[in-house]
Amino acid sequence: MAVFSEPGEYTERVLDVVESIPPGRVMTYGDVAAVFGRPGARAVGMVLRYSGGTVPWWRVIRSGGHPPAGKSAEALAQYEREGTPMLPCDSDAGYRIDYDSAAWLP
DNA sequence: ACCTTGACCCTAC
DNA sequence: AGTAGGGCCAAGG
Repeated sequence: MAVFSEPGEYTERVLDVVESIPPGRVMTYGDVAAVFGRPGARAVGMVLRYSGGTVPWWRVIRSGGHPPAGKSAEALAQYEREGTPMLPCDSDAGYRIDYDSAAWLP
């Protein structure tokens, strides 16, 4: 189990990007990783899981505008609090983020 | 150096 | 639209 104790350079890069995301904006794991030129969407998710209490992880979502796995309810509360553009009136997944307007590229 | 795990992504059925 | 499989990277043990 990859349980972190000492973050590496990769972790610092991810945290820097996530913290730089303004309120009301969201980025996909792949885009965040692409910012520092280190593909690895999975690795990005691990970093957020590690520092998920020190960075706005809810502003980082999966491709297509789907919220993080297992944290969809927690993220939903943040989106409404931050005023993140999203599409209500959804039925299957409960809600969907309006990535078309909330997408933020640094 | 090798194998396992993880809040992913893409393509195919 | 939902499910299944493979591939991507990083860090732990």
